[in-house]
Amino acid sequence: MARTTSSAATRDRILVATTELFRRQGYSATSLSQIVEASSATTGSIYHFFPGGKDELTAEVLRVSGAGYGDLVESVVRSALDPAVGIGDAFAAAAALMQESDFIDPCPIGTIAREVASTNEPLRLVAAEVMNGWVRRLAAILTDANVSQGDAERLASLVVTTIEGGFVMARTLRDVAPFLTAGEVVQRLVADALGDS
Amino acid sequence: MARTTSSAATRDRILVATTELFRRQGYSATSLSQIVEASSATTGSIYHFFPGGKDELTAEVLRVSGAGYGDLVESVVRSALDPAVGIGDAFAAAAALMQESDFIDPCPIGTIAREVASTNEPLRLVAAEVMNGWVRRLAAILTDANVSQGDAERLASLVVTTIEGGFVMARTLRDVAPFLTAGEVVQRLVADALGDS
DNA sequence: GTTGCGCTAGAGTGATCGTTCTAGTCCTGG
DNA sequence: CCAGGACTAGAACGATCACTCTAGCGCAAC
Repeated sequence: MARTTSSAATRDRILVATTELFRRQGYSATSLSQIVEASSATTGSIYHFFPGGKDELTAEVLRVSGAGYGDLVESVVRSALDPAVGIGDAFAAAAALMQESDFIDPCPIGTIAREVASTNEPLRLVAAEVMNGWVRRLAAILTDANVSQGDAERLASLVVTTIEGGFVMARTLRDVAPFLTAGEVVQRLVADALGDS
Repeated sequence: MARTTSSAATRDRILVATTELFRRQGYSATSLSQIVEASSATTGSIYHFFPGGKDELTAEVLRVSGAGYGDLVESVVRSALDPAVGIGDAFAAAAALMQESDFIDPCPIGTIAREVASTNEPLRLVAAEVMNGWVRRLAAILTDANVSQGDAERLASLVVTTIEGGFVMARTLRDVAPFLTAGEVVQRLVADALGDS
């Protein structure tokens, strides 16, 4: 293997820059020339690492940043006293992140998913796999806390739905209040489910 | 005034076609040439009715379809026995609509809002006004049912957040279950608020 | 019946899109 | 020390982008 170190760094710069651009302006509005500029890479490098072009790069961005955001949420939730408090913490952390970043989208999956869901089936499937992964991981945390399988799945799905809806609202209104309100409600619902067990 | 009838019809065809295209593929991926073709209009007509070009047309689409979707939801909610049931009905109706349309976005505001929120302030403001309008209308229904002003605003905001998040999930997963689950939860929360009054 | 205007028609503008391609450079294994 | 592959560099391609512009159509007022 030749030059693995520097090549991996370039590939990484491309992914990071693309993720950042997607968070600000989504999939269609982001051009390869912007990615080239922001990542200090070249067109050749992009097509070397992602021979499938923009779509392959986008798929990888979805997978990597989806997993990363999942890790972040899971670690916040698991480090709390119980899952209900943890999920509340996750909402609060996301809200803080949004305000600090001047309401840049904390994660690009929802935006891109809605952009491509009806026009690009391979990318839709990647986005769906990412979201299903989030639901699965959250549901596992809840079943670990003795919530029944069915309740855990429904609650986990509700959490993801609420986070995504919260991103739309907060970003559009430039206000985290709706996001925090939704987080408090979800936290209470999870607490109720824990109490029933 | 000359030819008011036919001109209004053309303007309307442009708006309808653009709304439809935005629902499927969002703002950036929709080109004026697609709009020309889908509306059987010409470039000249588009710039005659919307001198500000794509952005002015987009703003009008957001306002018109936002108001239209608001009307639809309000009429469903108001025709139910009580607001809680009505909101549940609205979720069910939206879910049915989504399945019938092969998961085309029922309304383009959320997608476009997230696309442009960080890059096009005038359009972001239009989207924000539309969403605030929805919240206000829903809150008014709840205060009419003797929910306190504060609770009504918080619940209304939660309803909009949940609907938007539900659209993201349902469209991406091609499954209305998460949307319906979220709707049931929201309906129960509203019912609780009504019971407290 | 002609003037005026709302509206349509669509070719043309420069810019930029995603992608391809050829020429390199640089490191590494033998 | 050289052969070869990983990687970079960026010019060039046809297509398409939002938008402009000139020409002309068709109805209404007078």
